[in-house]
Amino acid sequence: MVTIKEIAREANVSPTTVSLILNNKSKERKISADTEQRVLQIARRMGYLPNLQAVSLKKNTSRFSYRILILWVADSRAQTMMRFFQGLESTIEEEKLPFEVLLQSYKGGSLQHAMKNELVLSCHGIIVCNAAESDLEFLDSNNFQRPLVLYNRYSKKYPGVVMDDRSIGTIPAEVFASHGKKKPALITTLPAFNGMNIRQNLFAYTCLSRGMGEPLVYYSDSCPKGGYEATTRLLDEHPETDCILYMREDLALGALRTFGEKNIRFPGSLEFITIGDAGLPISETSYPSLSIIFLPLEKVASECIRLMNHQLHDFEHEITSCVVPVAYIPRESSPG
Amino acid sequence: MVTIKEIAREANVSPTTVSLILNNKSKERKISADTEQRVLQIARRMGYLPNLQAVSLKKNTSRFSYRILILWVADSRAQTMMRFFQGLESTIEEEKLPFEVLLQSYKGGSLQHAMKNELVLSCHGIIVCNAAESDLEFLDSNNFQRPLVLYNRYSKKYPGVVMDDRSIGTIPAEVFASHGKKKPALITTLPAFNGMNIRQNLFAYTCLSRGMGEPLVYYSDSCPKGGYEATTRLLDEHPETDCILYMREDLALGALRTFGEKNIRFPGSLEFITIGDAGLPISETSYPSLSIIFLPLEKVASECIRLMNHQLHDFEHEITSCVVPVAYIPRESSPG
DNA sequence: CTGAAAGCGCTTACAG
DNA sequence: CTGAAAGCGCTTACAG
Repeated sequence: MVTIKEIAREANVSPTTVSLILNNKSKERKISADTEQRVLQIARRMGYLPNLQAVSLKKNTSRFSYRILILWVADSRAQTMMRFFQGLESTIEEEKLPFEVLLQSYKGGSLQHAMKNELVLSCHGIIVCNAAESDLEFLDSNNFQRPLVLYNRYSKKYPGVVMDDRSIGTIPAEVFASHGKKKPALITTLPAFNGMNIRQNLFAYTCLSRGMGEPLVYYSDSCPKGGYEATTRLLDEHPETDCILYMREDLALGALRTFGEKNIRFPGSLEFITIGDAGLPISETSYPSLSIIFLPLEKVASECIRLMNHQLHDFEHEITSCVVPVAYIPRESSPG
Repeated sequence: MVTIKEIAREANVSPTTVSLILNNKSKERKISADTEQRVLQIARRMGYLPNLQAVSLKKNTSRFSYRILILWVADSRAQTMMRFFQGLESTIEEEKLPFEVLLQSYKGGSLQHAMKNELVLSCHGIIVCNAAESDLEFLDSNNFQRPLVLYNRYSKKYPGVVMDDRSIGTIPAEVFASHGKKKPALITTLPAFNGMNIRQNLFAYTCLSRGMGEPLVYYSDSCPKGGYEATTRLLDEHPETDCILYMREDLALGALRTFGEKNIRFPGSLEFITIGDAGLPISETSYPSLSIIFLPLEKVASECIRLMNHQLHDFEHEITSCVVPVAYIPRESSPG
């Protein structure tokens, strides 16, 4: 990498002059047009790029900017991640926090490959999103020199922000029970983290304790097509099913195809609710519109940033997980 | 901000010792456990945070990391932005480019507020996404000290990567014409950038030149609900409409509600195509599935990064816009 | 076990 | 119109 000094030598001027020219101060400092052009050309020819570390060290700027690294799973649902980022950004802006956000995706289960020491040490803090169980083990068994916050995961070692998984499982069962439903089903993907098990177990438990049957469980790929296929299978094999919980919003959207093909209308004898993990705008306008358990991702992001801020400034803090409450939004797929 | 020097003074040791301790080298350098604990405590109490600029300047690391600032409109569709980021990331990884990506959102039309001089100068390069016309004027009338690439916008001053707006407008009209359609309609939002006008004009032009009527144009809000309402209005006022082009994917998804309510089935006499700006997975499984003009956002991102790389290294480059071709993907909403 | 000193690449107040 | 020099906060080879 070429430096100002090298350009100076090449141009037979002092580093001062080069710096001035490169910073557009030729006029104000009355550098001759001749010198200016010569230096500019040489800089161009040599491929000069400023060393921003040195610049900001000297200018004493960016001392007020903490780099926060966000590690997120590469195939996370777009809407989910976007809401999370926007939650981060708006909190940073509202509270005038001196944070800058650096993005790095990782393959689920391969967090350790993404968390190179060099990268970690180049940041003031780290937020890990959607860690798989094996990623959590990696985090638990290593010490990083930086504060770390977990998004939507529990850990004894690191603070984290989680959503209320118990309510997420309980509420739909309560709603179905209050509507007199008896034959519940659950359409889900393979559990990617422990919270999903909690949700699933609490749903089953509440169904039983409210006098409904044990929910049928159908597994699906993580995409709308998976939801479509699983729902078609479910209704072919168990047409008596009268209520369905979808563990992900895209599965429920995919299921609309099944209902269209089978000419199932809403309101009708069947109803369903989905965990609104993505918060997709289409869920409000789909036909039928989707009743969702609303997951407040922006709020979660906001808490992540706040936890990070505490960790950066208050070394006496305790390691606690912050639980964010969820909300039920009834719509046409489960009216009333 | 507290520095190593201040800690050293407070602890009555040298900066060297503090640095060693703070970098976990106490053992290897045989610092006494006593000193170590004392320094650590003082650092904690004083709230020490490393100045990463200074660290990496000294270590001569990160000289190989160019900071690229991505400015994106805060309310961009999530799926769109996410595909763009993933395109960036995968290209950076594949080509082993030494880039790190910094995100900053801005309100459409208020780019100048986001592009603070300090922020701009703290980065090696800038990619501006989804600029409004007024944002483009701002860019054209200012000089930045850094290379700048436009995503999906034309400019004489800056290189950019755009999609083939002419084809985007032409293809749907050609498809409709080849299916013998005669009464076209267009459902769109207010044009946010000039490319939208090109698409719209070419669609109208091609409809006419292929012997169809002039398309009816209905304006809609930028959300599924808007698409639903506009489509309902269109079909109420002009039930003879036999083909519709949607300018955005979410408008078409919202329209599915209209078709459901009006019991319009596909295939049937009506057909529609949507510009697949988001590339939503649900569009493949919706009922009917959506015929889309596929916009290759990953490819666009990849070209943006490549243009940036050229600008950073080759100062003799010309300012050119790179045009990325689009593809038509027929599905159930416009079969054949 | 600990410290003085050099130096990373840059900017800028000061001097001429 | 131009340059010598100090110094931003840190790390590390060297010396003791």
